[in-house]
Amino acid sequence: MSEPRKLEVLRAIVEDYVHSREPVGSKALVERHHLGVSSATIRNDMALLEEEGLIAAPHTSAGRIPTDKGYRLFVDRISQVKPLSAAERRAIHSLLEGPDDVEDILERTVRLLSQLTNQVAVVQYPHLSRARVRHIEFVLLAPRQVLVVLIADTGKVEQGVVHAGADATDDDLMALRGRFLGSIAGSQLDLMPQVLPSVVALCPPTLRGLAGVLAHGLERLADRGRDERMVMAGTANLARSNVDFPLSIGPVLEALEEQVVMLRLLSDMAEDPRGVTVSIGRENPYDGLSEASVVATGYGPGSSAKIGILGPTRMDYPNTMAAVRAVARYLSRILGG
Amino acid sequence: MSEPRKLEVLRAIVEDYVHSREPVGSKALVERHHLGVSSATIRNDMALLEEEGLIAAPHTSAGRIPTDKGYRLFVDRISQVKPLSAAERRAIHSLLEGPDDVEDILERTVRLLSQLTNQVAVVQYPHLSRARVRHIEFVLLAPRQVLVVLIADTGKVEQGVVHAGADATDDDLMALRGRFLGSIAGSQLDLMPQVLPSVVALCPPTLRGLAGVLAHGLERLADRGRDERMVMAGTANLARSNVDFPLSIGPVLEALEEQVVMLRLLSDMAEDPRGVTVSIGRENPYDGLSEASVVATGYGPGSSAKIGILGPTRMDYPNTMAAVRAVARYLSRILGG
DNA sequence: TGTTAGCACTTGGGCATGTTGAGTGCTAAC
DNA sequence: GTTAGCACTCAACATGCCCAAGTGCTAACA
Repeated sequence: MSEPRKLEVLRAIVEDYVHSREPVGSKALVERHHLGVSSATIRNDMALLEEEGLIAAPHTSAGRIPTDKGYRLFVDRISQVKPLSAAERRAIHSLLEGPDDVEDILERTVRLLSQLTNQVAVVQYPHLSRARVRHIEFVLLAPRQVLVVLIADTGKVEQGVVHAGADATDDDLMALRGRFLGSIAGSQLDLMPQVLPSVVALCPPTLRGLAGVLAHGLERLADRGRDERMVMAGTANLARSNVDFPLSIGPVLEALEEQVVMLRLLSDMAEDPRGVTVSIGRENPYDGLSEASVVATGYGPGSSAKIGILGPTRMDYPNTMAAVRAVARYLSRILGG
Repeated sequence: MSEPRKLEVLRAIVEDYVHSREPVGSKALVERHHLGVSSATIRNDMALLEEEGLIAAPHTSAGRIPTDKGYRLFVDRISQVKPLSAAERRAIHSLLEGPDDVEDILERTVRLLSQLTNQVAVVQYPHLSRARVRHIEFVLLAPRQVLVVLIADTGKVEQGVVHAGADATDDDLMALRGRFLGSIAGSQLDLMPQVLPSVVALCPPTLRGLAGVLAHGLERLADRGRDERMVMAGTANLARSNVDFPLSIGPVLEALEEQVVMLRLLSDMAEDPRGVTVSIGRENPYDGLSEASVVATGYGPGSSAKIGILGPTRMDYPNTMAAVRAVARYLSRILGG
């Protein structure tokens, strides 16, 4: 019994199953792959693999399909990330040309990734913590309602409405804008909680109430940039790849819609030394994704923000991982990683 | 042969079919509804209805299901918009409380509507054409890259990046900001194309190139507010309601993802005097939606922006129409319609 | 010890057949 | 115009059968 061959068999099973969507048997295996042994030997190997929980048989006399654990081993030890085809490489280059604002870039990126992988692609907005304050603006919408706008030097714009306790005037806002801007312009977003209180403290008593409200609004905006938003594309791919298992797509759509869930999921994925991290089936912390896998990686400054795809456990891991990695690298280059 | 009864039969068929998802036969019909006649009579009526193309039989000996035309007649002449239940009314009130910025409100609205109807809800951003310029900001991201921010008095913030032909400085931008703001502050967004060129013309020659670029960027932003964006929620409902027809959900997801398609669809829906407009099955201009219906209505200033839902042709039109109408009205009230 | 051939056994899927029941259309009577 | 009755149709379900694919095991083999 040779260990390398056993792994080779697992590899063959995974590849065939991913390709055909049908349980694969010992005979078909020796035909399609030129392992130099007979089907009986393969059967012995398969029995071993099953004992180890790497593959399973849906019923007595059917072929085997990989288990989550089997995919895991496949991803960790067997597969090697395939290089992208020239056409794919070209697609990445051409589609991400013409730099524009961050939103545009991310939107195009996520579309591209979903097309490359035929899966649902997801990208998290880059963190802003290291960004610096470029500009702020207070706009009076109603006597007690103020729009707070925060512009970072990365070009990101955050906005939100705060409610003043008492009527505010344009002059008040103008004055406060000057005070705030003088103190925080150029400082990092994640330092706001330290800096802002002192600004408020220095305000004349008549303005202090309003200043406090505005400071709180600014803090919220600075914090919002952390990881709260994401873009996705390719949900229609779910319907295509899961023609036979329409049941499972409901929960997946729910997970995607609950952005909080997805963001947690992405954030929680440890960084893998090999470049991309994979979470398979029941490894996912969210129940609805027990038949799905996530392939993700970091990008941008410090690889802090994540980009990845979501698809059925039965997916082409090597290609998918390659695509995710390539797109992430390219994205980092554009945004300045 | 009484005409009113025929309509009554159609109504019964539509209601039963929507409820049970199964073709409905003459016998079941007389049992569930107390039409004062026998099943044979109903059969005659049904034959007539079928001749007129209002209902159809999937095969010889099955019950009938409504055709698109049947639904259309049902919606136009038979159904009356049901009043919402007290619970629903309460949900609307409570969930939309706590006014915040427009984005927040729309996001909560669309979630609410999708929960109320169990369908996919879609809302178009309100037009900005009548909004006025509150503020503009130019931020230098790189020597030739400028972030242009446009803040309207409605609290809407639009941003975009433009590329200067030559290196720009902060001072240049500051100066130009002053010039632009002086001329356009307070003027309507849709007047920008008329106003901006004169500002550019008055600039000193050294700045004119940059001014032109910026003016173009501002125009683009002002125009973008028109109808380009939308929010949606409840895609998971598609999977739930269409358990048996998983085939059709693919194209629908595609349509939803192609926001352009949805926006066209919404924009093209004529305003109905009764408050909500319905587009049924093949009436939809987009092929992928041939088994879906759209129920939409306008909201906000001049009812110019649209809000609505998308679902299978087999849906509960009266309730859905009521929900859409109620939510739209409430939204108009909040945003000031 | 690992590999192989052979064989008995299991089982889901396909197919032909039979049965049932819901539903229709038609006709004749009311 | 309505109704009862009846012959007819046909999808859905059930039953039984066979086949092919696939397995596990054993005994022979290198």
